[in-house]
Amino acid sequence: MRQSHLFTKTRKEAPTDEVAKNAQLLIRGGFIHKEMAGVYSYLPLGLRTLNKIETIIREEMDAIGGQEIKMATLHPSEKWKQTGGWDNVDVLFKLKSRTEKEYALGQSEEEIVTPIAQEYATSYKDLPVSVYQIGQKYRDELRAKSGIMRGREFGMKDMYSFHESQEDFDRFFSITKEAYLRIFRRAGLDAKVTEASGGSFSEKLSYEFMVITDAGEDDIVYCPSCIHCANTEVAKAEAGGECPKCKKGTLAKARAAEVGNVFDLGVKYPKAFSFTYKDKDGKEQTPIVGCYGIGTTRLMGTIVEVFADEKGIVWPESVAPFNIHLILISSVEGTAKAAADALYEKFRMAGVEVLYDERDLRAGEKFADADLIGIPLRVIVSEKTLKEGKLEVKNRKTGEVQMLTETELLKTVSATLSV
RNA sequence: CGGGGCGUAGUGUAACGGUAGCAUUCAUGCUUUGGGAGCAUGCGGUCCGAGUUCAAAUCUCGGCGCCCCGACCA
Repeated sequence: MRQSHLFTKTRKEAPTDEVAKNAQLLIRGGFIHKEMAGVYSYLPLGLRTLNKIETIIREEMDAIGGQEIKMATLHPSEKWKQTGGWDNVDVLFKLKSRTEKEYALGQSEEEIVTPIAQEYATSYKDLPVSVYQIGQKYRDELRAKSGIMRGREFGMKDMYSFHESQEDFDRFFSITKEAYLRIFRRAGLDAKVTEASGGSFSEKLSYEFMVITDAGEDDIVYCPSCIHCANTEVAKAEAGGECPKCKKGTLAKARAAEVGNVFDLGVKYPKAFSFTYKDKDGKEQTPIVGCYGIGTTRLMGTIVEVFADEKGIVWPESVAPFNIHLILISSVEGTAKAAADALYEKFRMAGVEVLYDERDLRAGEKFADADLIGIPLRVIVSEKTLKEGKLEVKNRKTGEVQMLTETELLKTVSATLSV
């Protein structure tokens, strides 16, 4: 992508109505646009990053047998009334049509997925089964806050699984937990797992996945030596004590963001919809249901919060909108431009995602933009580098600068990409 | 939803009740070219509605919107 064609531009200052670091940087970098409190549009750079996050999630969900679907987000009120959610879920957006018919906007999809599963999972032979989707969710938050960390419309991956027995559910539950940890690791984050209550709708087991950041909304007690942590709302052990899991670390306290959660929903939803399947003996049985969520846009905000420095965003390679930011430092003679154009084509041929800054701007402005946008590797082509016969390659995260030949650079890049 | 703060150009900021100014962005031209350049010219604004007043960005009331703390948070 040539930067002169990029739909967005950067800006020096963030709007004063944004205090959250993630929203300030993402708006300044042109990743997102604020529509209203708690609602953001995703622009080319932001969407590229969000897509990468979704791809990681999709790969890991597929790997454990999840099947992707896309459910309606406009829901008939009847289904919510059938589970009691219409009156009890206070974040549910409710709306009315011209003909006074009532609808809900999806804030979670148990009410939709359960009747669908009921149609197809009619026999024990159809179980276990798990389906997931990635899409928009709507919650009527009394107060949206923290930029894209807690919005009224946001992106979420939600998966639902159906099982014959508690044992089978437990097996899948722990497989999913491991997949979740892989997802967060691949996204560059060090996530911890907490055991927490099931919330308002389930007394059964649940886990929350926490990433330490001041931008979070939860307080946790965690162990530096393992992934154990506990929400202070329910923590039995206190900070300063020994870790009850690994017995090695001394528990510490921190602010954290909940980037994912998994719940044992039991039989609540199948019961509400009279969903049964036939077991081996032809008897009707009620399946056990689990649900598994990851806030995709919140994850993106968390990554910004965790890695950003005073100059701007620092994306981990795996979720960066581009692999390389190629920067041409313009010159009077113009030979650098030809070299940079050629390099840009070479990268494209090699399948490397490049943002090519060929704009006719001064070096300082281009560098500042590059720092703000946060692409992992910066490659500079100028008369100066051409004279040396090398390219200047700067690492956004470490600031380290290397002078490489074109061949060396392509090798470095393909090595990074294959990870 | 309770409490607090704030609404002036795309963005950031000034203006005692009396000519809405500055910076930046944007447009045009010239000069510049390795860390957000310089000069010149130009476009662009008081959230909405009432009220007080000779006169309202400024004071009063109402509405709407935004932010923060709390509560809430599948």
